[in-house]
Amino acid sequence: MEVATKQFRKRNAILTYLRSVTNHPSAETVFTELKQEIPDLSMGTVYRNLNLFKQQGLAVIVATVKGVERFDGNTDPHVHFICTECDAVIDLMDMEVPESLKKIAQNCCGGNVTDCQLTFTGQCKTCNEKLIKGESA
Amino acid sequence: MEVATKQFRKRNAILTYLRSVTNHPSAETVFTELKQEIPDLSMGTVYRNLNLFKQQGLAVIVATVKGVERFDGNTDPHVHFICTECDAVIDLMDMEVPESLKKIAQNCCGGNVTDCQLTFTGQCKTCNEKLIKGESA
DNA sequence: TTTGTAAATAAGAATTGTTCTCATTTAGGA
DNA sequence: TCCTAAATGAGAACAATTCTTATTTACAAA
Repeated sequence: MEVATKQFRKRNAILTYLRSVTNHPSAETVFTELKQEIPDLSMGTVYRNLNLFKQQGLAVIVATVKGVERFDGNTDPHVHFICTECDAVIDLMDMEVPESLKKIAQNCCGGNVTDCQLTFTGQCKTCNEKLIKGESA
Repeated sequence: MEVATKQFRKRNAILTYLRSVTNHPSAETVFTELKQEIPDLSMGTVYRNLNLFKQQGLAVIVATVKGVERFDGNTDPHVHFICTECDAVIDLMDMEVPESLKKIAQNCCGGNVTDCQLTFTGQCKTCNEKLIKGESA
């Protein structure tokens, strides 16, 4: 079984890490975090495996924030919120794009709609409070 | 008035171009197209002004397709479709993200939601037909 | 007219996120 | 022990974007 072999130790570590977090890390973040437990990890391996996971449907790019791709090991389609201040990418659970919209999209486009992504932008709770405090000061 | 002065000729040309097309061009595309009528245009000017428009709310980045930012001079929020084959970014008119969803997002996130973006992905009409033809051949 | 100043620009260097290359390591089978 | 294929580290290569600097431009004041 793949999981047990030493051969895939790094690959598995990357996938496990990706699945253990909900902050939609960049490749850089994945690297920095895992580097602590796997000192001889290289960026090449992180990118190589993230792209592999993408191909295999084990991971998706949920957003590109200020030029940096952000990955998610949760491939169930779900809605995201991106904070323009701190660049946090946050899951908005219990929200779905209505099937009716998807059907309209299919009709509009005339081709083949396979995916959809709904993303809200603004300031997260923490950043919003900081901004308000800054204004009133 | 800004529009009439020679000083802003290039800036205006970029904004006018952006508003005249619906294909959500990259900076590169804007440059290549305008270069024909403005031979001494430089990429720096295109990027500089596109970023300025962004700040001023005259343009938005609607997507990052294969690492390339795509701009839109139509800042009314609207829905897009991205073709994974030809990288076309197409407007889906007459579709809107329901207010109810926006309200839920606002509640979920607890911060300040300012924008939202709904994007469908798949194969456009043309590419889909090519693919079907290719399969059956 | 001349001069001064601030904004806009061209050209290309610098930066940065990502991909590619290649030599090395590893696992596992013959 | 030898062989092969996959995984990897290191760093080069690449491409999109930003930055720097010297130049040009418009325009107002002297």
